[in-house]
Amino acid sequence: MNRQALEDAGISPAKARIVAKAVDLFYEKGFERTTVRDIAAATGILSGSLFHHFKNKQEILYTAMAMTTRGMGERAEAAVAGISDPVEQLKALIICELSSIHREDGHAAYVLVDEWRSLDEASREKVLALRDGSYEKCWMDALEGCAGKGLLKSPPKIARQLIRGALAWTRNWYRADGDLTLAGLADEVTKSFLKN
Amino acid sequence: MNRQALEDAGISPAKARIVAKAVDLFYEKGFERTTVRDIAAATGILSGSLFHHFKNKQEILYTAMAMTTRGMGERAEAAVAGISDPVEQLKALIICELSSIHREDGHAAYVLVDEWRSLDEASREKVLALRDGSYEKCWMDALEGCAGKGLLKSPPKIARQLIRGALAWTRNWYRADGDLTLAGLADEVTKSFLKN
DNA sequence: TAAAAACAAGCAAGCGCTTGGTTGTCAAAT
DNA sequence: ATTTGACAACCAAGCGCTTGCTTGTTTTTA
Repeated sequence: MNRQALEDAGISPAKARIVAKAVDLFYEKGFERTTVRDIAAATGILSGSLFHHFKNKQEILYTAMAMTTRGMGERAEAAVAGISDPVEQLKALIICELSSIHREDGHAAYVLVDEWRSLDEASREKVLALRDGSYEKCWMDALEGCAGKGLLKSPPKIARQLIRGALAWTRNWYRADGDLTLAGLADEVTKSFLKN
Repeated sequence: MNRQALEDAGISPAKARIVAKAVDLFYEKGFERTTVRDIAAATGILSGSLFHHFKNKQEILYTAMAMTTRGMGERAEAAVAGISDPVEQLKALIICELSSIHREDGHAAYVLVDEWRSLDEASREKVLALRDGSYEKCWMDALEGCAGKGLLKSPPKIARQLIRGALAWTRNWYRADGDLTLAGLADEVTKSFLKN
């Protein structure tokens, strides 16, 4: 989790520190197995002090997810900015999504896909709305652009889900320090879903 | 979860009933959020009685995963039996995996991919070994067969992971009662990863 | 009639969270 | 220049509840 990005969003440094540590723990153990005492200890305070910053444990998760979503949306928009060819846009978005998952502080992206059940309905919808408004819009624009040129193998919506699944799963097997580079992996994915 | 399959594996009917109910709960709420009291209530007994059948809560999860893995391995082997063309084997395996996820009692397949963190190291390795010995072997044989004929876009290991991700994620968006049939979905996946 | 299955009751530990008070900081008031 | 007061951050202690699990007994099954 990028601490600077949190502070930019108007979140206090203290909150940012807590969320950053919490995300690491959620990544390792999952939300339920992570106790408020764990989070507090990782931050260097006592557990009760957490509730001065967040009204409950779930709000920590929500804050992490909302900020991550915002960050990914911004990076996606930046990635396609200035690119008009939809195929190139798609490639950029694939690399962007892979980067989000595999960058050093990429634990947040994983938490985002794996801890939905721990969020209450209302928060879930807020995060989803945030995502659909920016991040997913970039993807659908690019995919529909490809489809319009007859270059996409599957309908855009199906392609998006298949790609999303393939990319999300990379967290369970891909290691950036191995033989396959991130760009190489992105190529494998790209050529799978585009006609060639 | 298929109750009959459990009993066939030498597990008592009582145990089988408990595991079947537990899997449904794990699917809905996750392992951690499911209490032993929940499981007991769903089975129609009191919570303490569970521990007559299982030594602890985690053993319920392990039993579910081991049995599911065994069942999927058997179905995969049956699916490719008598098929010699690796491309047809691959198609059969894709349909097989999709069926495991989306059949009415397919909650177990989901639990299998999503609750690893709740299993201790030793149990995890046992289940993985079970999986690699039958289910994954079918997949790798088929994929290497395709690669040998030059029909596969990516190296077999990479292809397997990309396909696994794409298929596992279908649980989050694909609904069997919609426009897209399961066979249709399988086609979309197949044509993505094979040259054509 | 003996083994298996379930009950009834509850323990110890851990959980999220609350409370009341202490500290450090900094701007306004003296 | 010093005092004051307001505030955020945190500590110390622990409450009320839930958790997985145990124990001793009773019922059911074969």
